[in-house]
Amino acid sequence: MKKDKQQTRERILLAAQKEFAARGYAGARMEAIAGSAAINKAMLFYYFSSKDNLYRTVLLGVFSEIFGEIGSFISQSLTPELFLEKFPEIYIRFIARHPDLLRIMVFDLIHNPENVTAAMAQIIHEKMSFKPQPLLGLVKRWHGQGLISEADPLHFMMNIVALSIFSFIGKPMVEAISGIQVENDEDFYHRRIASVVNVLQRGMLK
Amino acid sequence: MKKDKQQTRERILLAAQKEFAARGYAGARMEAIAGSAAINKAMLFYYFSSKDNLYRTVLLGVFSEIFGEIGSFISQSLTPELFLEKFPEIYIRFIARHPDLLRIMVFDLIHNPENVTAAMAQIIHEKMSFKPQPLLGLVKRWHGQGLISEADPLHFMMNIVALSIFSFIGKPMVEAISGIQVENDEDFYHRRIASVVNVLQRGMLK
DNA sequence: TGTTATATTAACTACATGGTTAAACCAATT
DNA sequence: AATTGGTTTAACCATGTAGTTAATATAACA
Repeated sequence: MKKDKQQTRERILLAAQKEFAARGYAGARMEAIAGSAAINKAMLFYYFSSKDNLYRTVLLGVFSEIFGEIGSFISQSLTPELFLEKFPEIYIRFIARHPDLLRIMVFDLIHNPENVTAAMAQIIHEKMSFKPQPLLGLVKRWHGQGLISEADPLHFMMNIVALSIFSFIGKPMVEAISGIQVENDEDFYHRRIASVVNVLQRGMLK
Repeated sequence: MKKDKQQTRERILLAAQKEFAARGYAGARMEAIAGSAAINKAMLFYYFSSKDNLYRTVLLGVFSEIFGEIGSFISQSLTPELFLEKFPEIYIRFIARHPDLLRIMVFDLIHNPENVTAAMAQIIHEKMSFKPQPLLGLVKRWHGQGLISEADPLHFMMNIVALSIFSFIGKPMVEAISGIQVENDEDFYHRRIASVVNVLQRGMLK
């Protein structure tokens, strides 16, 4: 019974995640979420009192997943070479598996940055999974040791994340501009990772 | 009179652009657009028969502006050094001046890529401002001459655009992660451009 | 000045949507 | 068996919203 409840909650959250990712907050329909989770609409409000609250819960889950994955990777001892080689791969492959997460995150990044700030702050505060400060410190040390060319750890990280994330945002754009449809996704991501790692290593390693 | 009509149209389009950028398609309210353009709501439907059509018109304008700027830059004779130095600057400064355009474009890139494809195709077809094929050819030639390391012109362009665009999408994220609020926008963009150009030139020039 | 075509508006409609409610259902406890 | 507590549902409500309409103002022109 308690298991059932937890299960229903999970089913709702998964359905909500899909709906919010596909249509954005305003475009998402509570009835659609209910239908997709195979429950009565009233149940949504029983479990999560409002659309807004449901969304916030989903958002928190998204950040938790993304930063969980990154956090566990960072905790290893790393050289800059290894970092620039593995980070894009992990990030790109993770997003390829969970494109909904990126959609939700980017949507909020653009339309409600304060949401992102709040959710991020909460994650960093509550969960142990990902602490930005040690990472920024590590990058600073690398520069101090003359291993990398970018002095500012923020720009260092931005360059990495930018190239990784854009593999997804930019795909339709690139297809439209070039007129070439990407045939095979696996192939595309493979070549994208190679290009990103190459640019980053040549561009930022000393 | 005819001038008035054109003026009203422009006012509507500007108001619509702001509203769509701020709230996305589903979140945008026709009444809000009317209010912001200081006209009666019915006028929106008089000028642009439906929300959908108004949106498409806005989208077309967005692409036209963005690619107009880029097109006129590309038409000059260019070396890869110059290209990698100037493109990010032009792009980043343009978006800094018109953040609404990026918001609309990215929103659609994520939620309705087919919209983007269609609008892009129309722009490329109708307007002379920007032709992707010559640019892609130019990049290929650069690689043939051994001037750049990235063989695939699509990935070459993706790397540039990714780093430029992310200056905007990523700003709130970076602020949230680092806990540091960007003090001065001009300062931030200046350093961002420097970092992007540095990575691109070191990373992709031979 | 009267006529006509175009612009503009207030009021309205039809419908979708977030949220509520009251009653029913079900499992466990007494 | 009766009671109790949490869970589920169908039906409902209030409001917001894209889109319409019918009437009115305005400029242009004959």
